[in-house]
Amino acid sequence: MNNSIEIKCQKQGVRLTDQRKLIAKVMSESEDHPDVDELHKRVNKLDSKISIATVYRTVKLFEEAGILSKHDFKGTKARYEQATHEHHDHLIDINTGEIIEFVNEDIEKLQKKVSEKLGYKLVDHRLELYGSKIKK
Amino acid sequence: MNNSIEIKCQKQGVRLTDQRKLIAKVMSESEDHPDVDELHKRVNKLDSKISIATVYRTVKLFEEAGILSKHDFKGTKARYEQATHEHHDHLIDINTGEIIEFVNEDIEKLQKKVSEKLGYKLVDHRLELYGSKIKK
DNA sequence: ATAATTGCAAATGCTTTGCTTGTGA
DNA sequence: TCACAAGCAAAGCATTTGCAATTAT
Repeated sequence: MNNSIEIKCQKQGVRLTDQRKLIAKVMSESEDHPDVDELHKRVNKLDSKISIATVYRTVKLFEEAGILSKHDFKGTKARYEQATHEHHDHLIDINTGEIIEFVNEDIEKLQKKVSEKLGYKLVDHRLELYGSKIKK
Repeated sequence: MNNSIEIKCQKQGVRLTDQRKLIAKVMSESEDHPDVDELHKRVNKLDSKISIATVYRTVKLFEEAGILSKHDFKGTKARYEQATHEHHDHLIDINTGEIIEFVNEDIEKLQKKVSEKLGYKLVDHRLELYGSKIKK
């Protein structure tokens, strides 16, 4: 769990620079889904010279290497999370912006079924629920 | 079906300018999901003086009035469609970009169920399937 | 050694906006 | 009439890129 990102980089022949190591570290330790700006801020606390351009480049590189996942939720900037966990979808709290991950096998199966019925092989999907907390 | 957009505008007190009428007309007659640039091109064939700024403003206005729906599919610009039909989701052909609409009540129900289980009232959702055509 | 990576600033692509002129109800 | 809308060009925002300097292997 800890800094598996560095290990993945080595496996994929991704050159490990100081900047990439820091970005990997910060993302490994992040429990949330930071956007590039936020990630840049966190990384800057460890090394104030890292440029936002490098963060953009690295995040893209990591995404292409299957190390990070990018999400474009409605009305927000692109957010990133570690791609280690098993597949899941997201519920976004429309009031706080909080993001909750969930898995639902029934929905997954139905998506596949719908695709096939339409004559398609399901390659990817995006499912986002937007909701507001029910007060008790 | 024909130009219901104009009627909706009147009902909502949206002032009907020539430009808006044309944009309404073009969207009414569109079977696909054009982006702003494409819409601007189509509208320009009818009136070459309409600016892209007006198209952007109108499309936003219509969206807020519930007349058009905006979609930000992965890797593309924002696309619009008439919001008249009943709710539906989309399957995007990853090879051709073609967009197929579908409805699946079971998935809808499960989404609601998932939200509630997490303590949320489902307000909105986004479901997109990305697939490639199965050749026979 | 040397091909890849960084930082910077400039460029990009889509979208919005300020301002002046034009116009629908 | 007159508040609202259009056209234009400039600004905004997130992201990408060219280039010279730096660095990992």
